[in-house]
Amino acid sequence: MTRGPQKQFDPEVALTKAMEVFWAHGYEAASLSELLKTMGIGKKSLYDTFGNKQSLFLKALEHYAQTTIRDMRDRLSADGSPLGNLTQLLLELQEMHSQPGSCGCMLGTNIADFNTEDEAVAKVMRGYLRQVEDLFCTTLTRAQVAGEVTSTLNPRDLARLLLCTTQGMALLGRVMNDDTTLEGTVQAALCVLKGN
Amino acid sequence: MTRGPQKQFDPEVALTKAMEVFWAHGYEAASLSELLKTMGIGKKSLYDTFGNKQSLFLKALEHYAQTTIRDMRDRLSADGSPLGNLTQLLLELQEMHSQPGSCGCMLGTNIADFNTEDEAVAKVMRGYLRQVEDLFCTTLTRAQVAGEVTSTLNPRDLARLLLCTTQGMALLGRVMNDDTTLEGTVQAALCVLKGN
DNA sequence: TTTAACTTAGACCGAATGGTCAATGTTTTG
DNA sequence: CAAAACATTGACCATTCGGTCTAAGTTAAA
Repeated sequence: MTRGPQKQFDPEVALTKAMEVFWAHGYEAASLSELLKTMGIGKKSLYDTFGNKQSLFLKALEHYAQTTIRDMRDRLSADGSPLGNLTQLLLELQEMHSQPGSCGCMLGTNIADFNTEDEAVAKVMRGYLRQVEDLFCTTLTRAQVAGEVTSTLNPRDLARLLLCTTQGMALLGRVMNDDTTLEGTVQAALCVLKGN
Repeated sequence: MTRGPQKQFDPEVALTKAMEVFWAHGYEAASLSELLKTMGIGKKSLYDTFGNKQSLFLKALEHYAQTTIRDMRDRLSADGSPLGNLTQLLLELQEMHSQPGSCGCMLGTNIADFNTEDEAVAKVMRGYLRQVEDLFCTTLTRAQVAGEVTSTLNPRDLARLLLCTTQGMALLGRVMNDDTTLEGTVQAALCVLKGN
């Protein structure tokens, strides 16, 4: 067993709290002081446990992406109609991002916040986005096989359209607090998939 | 005539420069020092001419929105096929945002950057987004009248889908430097409009 | 030419930033 | 018990932030 006193906080809980701060404010605007206050730990503990601010952010982002993508995968691969699952997911995203005070997708928000030239961070984000795209693609393919989605459309391209659309929804939800914008978007997207 | 020496800089030029900085880095990350350096003026001149940082940002955003929206309106209302105009616009957006180093849409980037709770700024952004949505809507309606776009789809909802999609493209273009993502998105969107 | 209105450069400000470190305390091993 | 390994606190650091203001210079009207 390791010597010395045990940590007085749960690193996972603290990381989740950090995630919430980065999610709400973005990397730059998330100040150390607010992170510390929300995480409920001291500065030294943060640096010892998570490294510097950027390293903390990347860990928080990883936590977010893994959680979110796993949840999406679970929903989309659930029993029953693939299109039904996809529809339900889109409707839930719509409702979530329409809520006043919603702060969008942590990934998207920070894509805008981070310096475009920071290749290391960009690469990580790209990876997560690709995972979502792949998720959409496999689901769409299954839906086409089941005859629920028009087969005239390329599933890969359609998945990319969905990726852009969902990221756009998350972004616009930050300022569009009337429900109609996102509602219309999802309705149109669903019509498209069903091919009418 | 006013007394005293003339300004040694052109406020419009300086504002354009400021716009570029806010566009590339977002509000928070655009530091006063970089703004001054890029605008080529002194600190006092900036504050006397444009007020504080937020006021400068709002002026720069207005400049961006007016320029961009006027350009879009010109393209979309040009002679010839509405769908053709729309297609060309989407293709140009795709190419623009696919370019390495592209920093997306100044509006979208700063939607992510600004505090969600700042209602004053949110309201301004909402106004610009609505203008774009309306632009898409009227164009789609004209395209439907001309029989170029399926009339089974609600033009208002479709416009909202396009708004989300284009914002998503601008956002993803910041990190997705392979062309395929945006290319697929546009291809799918065009298929959708043509109804096949 | 005097004077009032103007611009400019840059010193200066307090506050906050991300980050470090020494001092102290705590727990387990030898 | 002694000592090594750990955690925690908060003082401290240089830097940068947005913003103000003084001093000097410039121009046009009176």
